[in-house]
Amino acid sequence: MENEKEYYETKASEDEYLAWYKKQDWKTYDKPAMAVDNVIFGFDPSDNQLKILLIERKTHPFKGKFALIGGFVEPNESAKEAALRETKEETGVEIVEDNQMWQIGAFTQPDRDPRQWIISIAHATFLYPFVLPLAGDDARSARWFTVARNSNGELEFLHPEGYVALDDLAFDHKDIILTTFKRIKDSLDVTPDILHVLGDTFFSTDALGVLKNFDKKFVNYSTGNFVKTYVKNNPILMDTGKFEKNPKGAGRPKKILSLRK
Amino acid sequence: MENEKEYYETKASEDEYLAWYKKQDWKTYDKPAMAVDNVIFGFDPSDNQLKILLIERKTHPFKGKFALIGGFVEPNESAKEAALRETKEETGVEIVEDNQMWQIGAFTQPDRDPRQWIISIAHATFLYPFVLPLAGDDARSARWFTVARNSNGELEFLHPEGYVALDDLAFDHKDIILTTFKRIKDSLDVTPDILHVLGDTFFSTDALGVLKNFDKKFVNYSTGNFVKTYVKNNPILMDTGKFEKNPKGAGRPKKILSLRK
DNA sequence: GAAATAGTGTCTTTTAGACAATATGGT
DNA sequence: ACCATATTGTCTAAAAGACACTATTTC
Repeated sequence: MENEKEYYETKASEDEYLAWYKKQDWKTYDKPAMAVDNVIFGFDPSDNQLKILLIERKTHPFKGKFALIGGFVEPNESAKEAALRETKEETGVEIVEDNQMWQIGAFTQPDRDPRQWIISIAHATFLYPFVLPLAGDDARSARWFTVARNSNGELEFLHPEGYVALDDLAFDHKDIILTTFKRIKDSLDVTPDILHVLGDTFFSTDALGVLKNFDKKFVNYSTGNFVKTYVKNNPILMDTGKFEKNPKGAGRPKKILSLRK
Repeated sequence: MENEKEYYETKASEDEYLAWYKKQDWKTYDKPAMAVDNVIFGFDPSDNQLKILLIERKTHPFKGKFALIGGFVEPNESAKEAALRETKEETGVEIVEDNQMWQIGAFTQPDRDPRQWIISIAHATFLYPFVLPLAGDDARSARWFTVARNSNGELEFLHPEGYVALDDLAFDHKDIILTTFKRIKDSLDVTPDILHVLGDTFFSTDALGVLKNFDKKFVNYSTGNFVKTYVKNNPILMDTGKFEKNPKGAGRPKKILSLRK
């Protein structure tokens, strides 16, 4: 039988090998379940704030904690397809541009889910347009939280009735979110795809406001220098040359920027 | 029975819930096998060239093609632990510093392996010290290839007897390698961990030589300006202030740099 | 017309990068 | 002595950032 294996692996054609392979009764190794988790960002035009979508868990495990949008990957589906599907299910929005969703990485600590071996492929989604999440069942209803930082500079997520700290998150979602924020921060000068939450065109001030959530170097920028330095040098940002009067009321008309396709 | 589920999910303690969960006979979904693939970089002091470790496949599938170092993730093991284990098996080197190995991401196209559903968590390893790969079996013997680019700027991997092009790679390893190079390139100004292939301390000229493989902006640097601009601004690079005479023979002594811990 | 907002202009300081000069060791 | 190699120094042009000024809109 060793001869048979060697024959198919080395002498037969690849098609013959594959036909033979699939007939064999291989010892099955333990396998993990594969899930996706999705850090979905949005920009709320009603208060000009960057938001993140979380659900409060009503059941064990991690009852009462907050979690990212997630779900299992189905066979014949890539992780990104699963994340796109879950995003559509939760928000109704179909993500069209490739760079509106990044894969952040695989989170594979064997004990990350207390129930069983489940790995998660984390994604970040820069949602547009901004929509209210679709109503889910009792155990699962998503809400938008404002991205903010406490006095120690730690991330927290605000809601009219309170706030969610990183330690209020289920599973390893603190880890996923921190990794996501670091990844976005580190690529801000190369690919600030987070700005997709603003849509195709947007105001310079809103762009600066979004970026401030990821790197404090933007806190120091005056709006004028922001456009002169960051926008001018950024490979995917563009000044359209157009203006729109401030929809919020007073003020000089704002510059309209866009992302290069 | 629905009442029982609801009871344990919402009213029982988390420990009670988990004990109950593990007794249940859940419908088992299809699960993928989880593998790791590892883009292992090294720096050969005998020719001062950046190298990558590849194996030539002697069996189907992808017989005759070249592949990355890979293997399956075992239960109770994270993907990174599996990648560290495979690296040790293949080279004998135990990677000690956390940032000498990056996770690049999960490659999850369902048909990426023609045999069965196997996802791969790709890693990049910046190996040091440089060692010859350990002898494997017939089907698996790894060799170092010099990282180079052809006249079109496309990556290729050289060996005294020939070269390997990206299209000579098995599975989706072309994809993995391209993603790895892009990731290294994009983070060169923030975390040039690729320089770990040079060890704890190294010459400025070797650093520049390694970086040239990832971004052509380094081709234009004179060695003088390289230290004055790149090294000075880089958050993890340091000028030790020491010098060593050129071990290759002629020339003014070289500056010794190091990576900040 | 005062307050709010944000774009524009100007000036100063810093930085990048080109290039020349210098230091070191080999042949 | 001369060549190869790499650092150091210098100069110039460009860029960053501070800050004052101006334009637009609301109240």
